[in-house]
Amino acid sequence: MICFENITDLDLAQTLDCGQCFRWTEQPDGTFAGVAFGKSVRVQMNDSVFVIDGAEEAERSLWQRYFDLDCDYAAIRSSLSSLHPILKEASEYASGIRILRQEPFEALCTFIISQNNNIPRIKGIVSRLCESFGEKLPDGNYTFPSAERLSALSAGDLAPLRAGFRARYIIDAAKKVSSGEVDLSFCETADYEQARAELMKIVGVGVKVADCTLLFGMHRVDAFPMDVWMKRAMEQLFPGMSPGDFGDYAGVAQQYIFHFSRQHPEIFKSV
DNA sequence: CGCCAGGTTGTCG
DNA sequence: CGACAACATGGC
Repeated sequence: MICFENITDLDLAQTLDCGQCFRWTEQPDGTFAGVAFGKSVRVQMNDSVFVIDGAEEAERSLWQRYFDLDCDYAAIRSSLSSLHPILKEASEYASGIRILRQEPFEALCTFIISQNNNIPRIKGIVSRLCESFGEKLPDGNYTFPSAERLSALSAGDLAPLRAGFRARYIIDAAKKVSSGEVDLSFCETADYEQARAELMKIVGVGVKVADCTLLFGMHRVDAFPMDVWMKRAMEQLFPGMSPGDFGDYAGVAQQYIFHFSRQHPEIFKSV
């Protein structure tokens, strides 16, 4: 068990259920169970103490990084709030969200699956993907399968996942990542347009999936994924503004706005 | 039955 | 370039 004390700006329900990740599930006791880095853990907040059950002290820096605990989100919110009054409102509403540093290949695959899909079904497909092709851990949970493992499969092998037309996209991603044709490490450091183009070599990866992979899998917090919700939000709440107007932390702003919008759908009811 | 879901692709003008 | 249907699947 690992404890982090004096943690602020971390609401697990907001962070783990805001659509940035698909592998965490709330338990009956209010904790969240998930797997990352091949380790199965449970997390909870006790006042300002963040507890990771099932993790070992040697992994402290790993989880610190995963949950982005070194980042001063209050400062980011303060900066974003000055840009627009509605962004200030969204920031305060979603102030417990932190941008996770998920594993790049997992983020890539899960957001390929996300296209033209809804969150509950995305979670189901991802869960079946892990159960079918990941490694079983002692507690019965499964790791996310490696690109190498998936690259040996065909789209037909994924039929039990019920991923539909996305199956062949997953296989294409696995083949290109495992062969090195698509270099995920390069995407972490390359300039933005090059990183995007690298990911878009994969069939089924367009601008939005690439941006989600960069933001949630590589912590490129200047990325600003534009999905249907964000397009509506930009039109109705931030007319005249573009992603570039949100600065170096546009990705954090994006997630605040996304969560705020999803929780207030009545704002977008048609005239 | 039709529409939608954290889109992308191919096609047609 | 811009618009638009098709793509699998499941919930409502």
